[in-house]
Amino acid sequence: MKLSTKGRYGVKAMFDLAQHMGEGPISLKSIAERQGISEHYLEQLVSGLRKAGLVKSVRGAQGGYLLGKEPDKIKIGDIIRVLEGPIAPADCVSEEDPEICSKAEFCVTRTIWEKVRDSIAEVLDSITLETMLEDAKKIESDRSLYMYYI
Amino acid sequence: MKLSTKGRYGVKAMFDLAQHMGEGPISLKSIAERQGISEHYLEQLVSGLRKAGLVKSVRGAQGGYLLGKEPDKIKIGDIIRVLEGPIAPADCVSEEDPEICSKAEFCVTRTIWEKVRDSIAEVLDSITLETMLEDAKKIESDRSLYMYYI
DNA sequence: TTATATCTTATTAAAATACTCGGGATTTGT
DNA sequence: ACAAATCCCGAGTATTTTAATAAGATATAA
Repeated sequence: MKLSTKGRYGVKAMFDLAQHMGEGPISLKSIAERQGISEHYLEQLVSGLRKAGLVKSVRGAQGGYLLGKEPDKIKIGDIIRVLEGPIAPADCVSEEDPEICSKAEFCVTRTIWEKVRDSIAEVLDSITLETMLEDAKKIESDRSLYMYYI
Repeated sequence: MKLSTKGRYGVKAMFDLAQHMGEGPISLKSIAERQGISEHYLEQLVSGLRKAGLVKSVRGAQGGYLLGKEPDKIKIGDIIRVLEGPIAPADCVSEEDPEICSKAEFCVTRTIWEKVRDSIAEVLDSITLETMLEDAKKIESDRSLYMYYI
């Protein structure tokens, strides 16, 4: 029940791009540095995100990446699905072509994994990069308020 | 975001025990056969469940396993935690001694993994073996009703 | 005492994970 | 034209995890 670094790094990188919107293309190098991720490894992840249209690339010097859509159109679930595959606590309840099991009709454990799957999907699809930007703003203002009182 | 066979087999085995309550000790061999699991492998899993008090063992011939508590006292979350460890989509939000990260205070992605963790825990802790037995009964009666109409 | 079980530890094959490396293609600034 | 920056792509690899398998010790009912 753990996300791999793919999903976690991917969300971090996408959020980084969201935070630097309007500054032109952002290089992987700068993202990797800020987020503490291997640049080469990040390259592989971003390649998938680009093919899925979640980011756009600009090649050449001063090139980099931009969000492929508005932040409120990019759900965390979209990012996770690209990088980790369909949400599926068990293969028999995968969001995409679940593995058919002959006992599926009367399998009680299966209904549990369905509930887990749906609850994960609901959380991940309820949060967008926009939501995260708002959260970050709130945390920032809470912090400065706190500093003020010291 | 996938459960390993440990968690899945474990839940199946525990449910099997629940379904055979009152029949005395149930051997691993019979559980393994019914559920299509390697007996030796199941042995390892059940060993953990026993240490956690979720099952009781009876050694010797005609021995086997019994539920360690009433089915309504055994949550699926308990089984999963024993076999797969604390629920933790990321190490920094593990239910048990989360890995401290210096950026935790203002980390926005962290709050996402917290929400995912809580939503998974909520589902798994809302289902008990008793719930599953009721579900199974319902599925069975639905099936026979359906058969009746053919 | 024998057959049936649980218990325990060690080993292992295969897969997944998390990188690393090397080189090619494209664009910008000099 | 050229160098530097950057994306792009495929292959290789070390480590860890998964899912068993194996072998033998211990306990008990019949």
